[in-house]
Amino acid sequence: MHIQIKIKQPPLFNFEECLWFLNRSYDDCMLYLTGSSVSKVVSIEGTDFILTVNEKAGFLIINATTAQPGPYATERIRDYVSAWFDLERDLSAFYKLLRNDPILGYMAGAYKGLRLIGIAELFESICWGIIGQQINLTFAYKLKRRLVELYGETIQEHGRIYHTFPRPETIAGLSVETLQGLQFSKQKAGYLINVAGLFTDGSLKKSSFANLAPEEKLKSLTAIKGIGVWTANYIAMKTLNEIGCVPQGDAGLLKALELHGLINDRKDLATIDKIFSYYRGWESYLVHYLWRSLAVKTE
DNA sequence: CTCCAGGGTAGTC
DNA sequence: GACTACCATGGA
Repeated sequence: MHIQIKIKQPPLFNFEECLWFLNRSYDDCMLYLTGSSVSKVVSIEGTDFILTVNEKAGFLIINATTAQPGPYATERIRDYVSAWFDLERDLSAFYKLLRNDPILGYMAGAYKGLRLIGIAELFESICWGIIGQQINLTFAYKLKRRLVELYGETIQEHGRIYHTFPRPETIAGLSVETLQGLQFSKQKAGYLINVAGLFTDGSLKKSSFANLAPEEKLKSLTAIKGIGVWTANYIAMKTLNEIGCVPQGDAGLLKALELHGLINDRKDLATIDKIFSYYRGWESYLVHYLWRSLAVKTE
């Protein structure tokens, strides 16, 4: 069964910039990227869809295949892609602030149309946040690949093998020693298994966050063992649709601020606060653009 | 060998 | 609340 959906691209959206961010130079086992498209498996209401997104004449073109589309498949896929690329947000206020920034203003041109790329699934997002703590991203993607290839499901289409992220039930049933064998640290292994258990017994789910205030979302997240301030903010901006987040202490963020000459000392919290206060309400976007600035285009 | 990487917890004062 | 020790492991 095949579905094609067209979405009109909003202002201040550039698909190529978004694709490039997804690619950077990292090896994400959940995505297939070509120069002009991205493909992945998405689970919607329990059914797996293979989505391929590309663009044509100002529209995003989504091609989806599945065995059994439900009655609202088209709408759900549209919602998914819309959330993935943050399509519904009007970025004009952020760009106004950005253009007036004497140091970072160039980003409004250089990265024009880059959107905050989301992670739809809360379980996947939390696991990725935990995996990424305190290790370099190259290694983090390796760990993720091992976990996904061993414990996720695989779907084949046109000779490609697609992976789904492991289900909480699967991770909950693993032992710390098993994950240590994949080179997860003892602590991370424990965090992941514990979080998987929270999803499995129903005490943690994305829908519980829907009506919470931003501070309440962060509070609920940091109450979970293994999730500190950094991880909670990362999850809030990538998965819970919050754009006022600052993953404090983030190594990449601090590096970007140093490279732009905005701070000289990584412990200079006052200066960092001052920078972010100018972007109040758009902190997540500033962070995203600063992360983007760390990746250099080689072509 | 050293320092760093998209940190977190637990203990102390 | 701020500071400290400790954890843990690949990459440059």
